[in-house]
Amino acid sequence: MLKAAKHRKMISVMDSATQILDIAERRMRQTGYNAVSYRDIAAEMGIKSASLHYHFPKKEDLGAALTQRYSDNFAGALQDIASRETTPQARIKALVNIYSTELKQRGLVCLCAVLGAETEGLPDRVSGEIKTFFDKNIDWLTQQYDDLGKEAPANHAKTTLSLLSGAMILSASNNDTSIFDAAADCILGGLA
Amino acid sequence: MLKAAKHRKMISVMDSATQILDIAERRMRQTGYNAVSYRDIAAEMGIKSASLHYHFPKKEDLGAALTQRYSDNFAGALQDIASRETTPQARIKALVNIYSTELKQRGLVCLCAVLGAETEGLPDRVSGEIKTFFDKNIDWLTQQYDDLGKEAPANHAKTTLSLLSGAMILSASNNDTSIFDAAADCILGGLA
DNA sequence: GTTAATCTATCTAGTGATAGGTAGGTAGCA
DNA sequence: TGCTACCTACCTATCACTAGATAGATTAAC
Repeated sequence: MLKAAKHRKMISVMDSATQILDIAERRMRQTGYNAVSYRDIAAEMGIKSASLHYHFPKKEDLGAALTQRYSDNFAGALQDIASRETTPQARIKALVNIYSTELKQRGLVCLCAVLGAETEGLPDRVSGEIKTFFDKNIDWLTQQYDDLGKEAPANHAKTTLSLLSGAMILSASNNDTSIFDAAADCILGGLA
Repeated sequence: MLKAAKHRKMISVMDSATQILDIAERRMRQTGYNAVSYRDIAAEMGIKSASLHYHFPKKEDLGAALTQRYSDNFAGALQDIASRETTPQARIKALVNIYSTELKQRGLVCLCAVLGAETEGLPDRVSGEIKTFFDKNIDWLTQQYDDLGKEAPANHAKTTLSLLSGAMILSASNNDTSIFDAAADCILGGLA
């Protein structure tokens, strides 16, 4: 095999671990942590469930890797927004847009909003990652509301993240995106 | 046994079905539907798991009865509020107070907010009840915001319910009631 | 350059634990 | 006698998880 072909394979064929995480993420965002099994994931990949344990020995490892990846990706997105958009209004709008796109184009709720609802039934490593996710988001939003000159920017941040999370859950559950739209309008209207 | 004693027993000793529902409700509000098992509930009651099937033949029956009872109780509470409080402001405040008390005194999130997050993994009868719950709450809130003279009262209602649901989940997950307080302040501040 | 050793990613085949659920029996009460 | 609310004892399916084997790719030794 040529070097170019080898290289192409290395970047074009999706890594198994990544594929596992992708499938697990989609399923957990639909049904929560406990409803997702190694067998289901393996069946979707066309391999045996035992093989999943090679990549993620315990389900807890999969859950922790998943929430960590999600949280890291999101932190990256927040950084991108901050460097791309110059005003706090535009930045908050961009954040709302991320959630909106995920919900409307993929029918998916934020992973941490879903898992946050069942926190007390999750392994500590997983619930810890979820906490961190929320904290990072609140910090970022607090900075934006502070830049906007709002009083009590942290409270605005907590409210905005709560509203987005709740609206995603209700929209998905009631299969009615007008719920999310109303929430988004409320957040964006408050910036005017 | 005297008639009075019999009567006392009938009203003082808790009905098993009710006790099952109480335990299941508390556990599901902490960990979601799939993390709760018949064995756990039975162990807490001090009976055998097989006996639970006498009261609720299938888990789906338990889930449906639970969400139905929760939804009915809530509808009753909304009616009580409407008859007790005379202004829409006071009514909305009373609703917020129900959630606040549950969260702070019992550490519990709204059952339907939790189950709503895992909707796609639930039996249809259960997810249907959750939808109904959200619809009833949005209708009630829409009426209040309409009475307040707000434009687009339905949007206000959707936003308020989303915010309350999300704030409960984030507060419980982060073990930080200041998140719920910020949300409550936002809702109550909007009534001024 | 061939061979040997090692690594990767999967397999088969199984474990014990637990899930929801069933059949049939029984004590106490109306 | 029949009903209620439990019991014992069990079932089957599925859960997360493990051990050990193997084919194929990669790396190191000669």
